[in-house]
Amino acid sequence: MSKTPIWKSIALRLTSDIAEGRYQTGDRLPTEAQLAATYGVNRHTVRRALADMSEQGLVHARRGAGVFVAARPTDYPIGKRVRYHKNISASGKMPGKKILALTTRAADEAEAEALGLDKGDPVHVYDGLSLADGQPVAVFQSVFPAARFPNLLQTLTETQSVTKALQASGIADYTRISTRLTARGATATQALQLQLSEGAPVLFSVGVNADPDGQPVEYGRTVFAGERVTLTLNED
Amino acid sequence: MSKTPIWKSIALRLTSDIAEGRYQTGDRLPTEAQLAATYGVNRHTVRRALADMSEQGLVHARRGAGVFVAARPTDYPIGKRVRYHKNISASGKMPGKKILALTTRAADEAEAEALGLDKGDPVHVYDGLSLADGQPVAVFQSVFPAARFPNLLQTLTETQSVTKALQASGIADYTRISTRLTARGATATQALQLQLSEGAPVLFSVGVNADPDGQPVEYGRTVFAGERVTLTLNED
DNA sequence: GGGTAATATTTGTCTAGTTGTATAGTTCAT
DNA sequence: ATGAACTATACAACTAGACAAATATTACCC
Repeated sequence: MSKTPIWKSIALRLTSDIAEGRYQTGDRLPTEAQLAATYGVNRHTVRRALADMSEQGLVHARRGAGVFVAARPTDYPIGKRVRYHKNISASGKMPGKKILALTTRAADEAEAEALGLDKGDPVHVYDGLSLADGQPVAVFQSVFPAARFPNLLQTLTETQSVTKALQASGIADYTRISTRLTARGATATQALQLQLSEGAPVLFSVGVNADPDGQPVEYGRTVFAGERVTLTLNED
Repeated sequence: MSKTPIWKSIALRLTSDIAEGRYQTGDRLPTEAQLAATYGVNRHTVRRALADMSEQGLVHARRGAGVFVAARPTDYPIGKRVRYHKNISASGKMPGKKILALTTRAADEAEAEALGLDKGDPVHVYDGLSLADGQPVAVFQSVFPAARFPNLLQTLTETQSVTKALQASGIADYTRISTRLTARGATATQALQLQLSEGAPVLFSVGVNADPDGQPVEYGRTVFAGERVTLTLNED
């Protein structure tokens, strides 16, 4: 009679629950064990249903935490790739941003050379996450010379904007003087932060921004989720 | 798919932070709570990473005080350098090149739009492989409007150079008018051509070149081996 | 200024719960 | 026979929260 497997009917049921708003985006679903009990099936059967929904981007599971309704249910393939064109010049102006950490530490060799410092000089570090429509698209780390911008971390906390924080420190404008790009596989932590699987292709960018006098003010490293971002380079 | 435990990935990251001097001997690391926040994990996961590093004698924790750098890692593998840095504008002018195929066929939709043609119009297609030191670095496909360059394939065969072939067709110079970049996983054929494993991260580039009048003359797609190439965007 | 108590931080430990993965076995349709 | 669907069990990896113990910071009194 029932040609459809149990797991599929469970997936359909949960999908309609989400569609009808019984579970809202960001909500945690009942645990796999609870779902298994309510539907009277084994936990693995529930897991297969959830795996199916996860592939469609409807839910997102975090080990130890639970299964959550995904932020964007837009998996429908039409126009999926075209929508996420982010200009590299706007990579500092993406819709949403989340501060992960603001610290001060010693500069490594690459940072020192890029910023015109000595290795070991103190630098401010801004670790953050770039979001678009609630989905993480990039993790970045911006490094600034601490000696030149003593109050940067405080203004960064207040303004949440690198541009404004630098303005408050007397930098009216700054421009990109160099960028290097390559493709890599996501590390486990990057994969977690970007909600990808380990080894998924990511775009790795290293760049330096300088003030109008050509003095470097920011050394930035960014990891873009390859499947969600396309960088466009324009000539103007 | 995440084969590496998260705590190990965090331990690796912190170890490299120490190895590269970002945290020096005697420095205090960020608190466990801060590290947990930056990596988006639970404090216990950070603790496991730190426990691993502590066993190796890299760090030393003092209850109530913090975690301090004890020593520098002795056997930390120095990050392998990517060998080829190429400017994006020169990506079509790389040293070694190998012609894989020269064909004429009908334009698909994307090609037609980029070149200002109608879908189905004839185009010349140059499939090639870029080499450096005998190693494949990129596979590319250049598409030219056949109506405008009737003899292009022949001159391409003779000169092996896109620039010279276009010059022979009356294009003294051409410039890049748009480029889009993203990271992807290598397909089976790309992996074979670039001597990578399937799914290895590759840098995918789509660009259009135009003559001085702004008329598009070439629509190019390039797939760079992520582990062998770094693209450089320079203002100088 | 200096010492001391109160408060806040920070690491250490414990318990409990949840998802990820592996192995093995049963049922059933084709 | 074979494979798909499902059950059963066990353990690893990670989260969550709470509290204790050691340390650092601050406030206050003399």
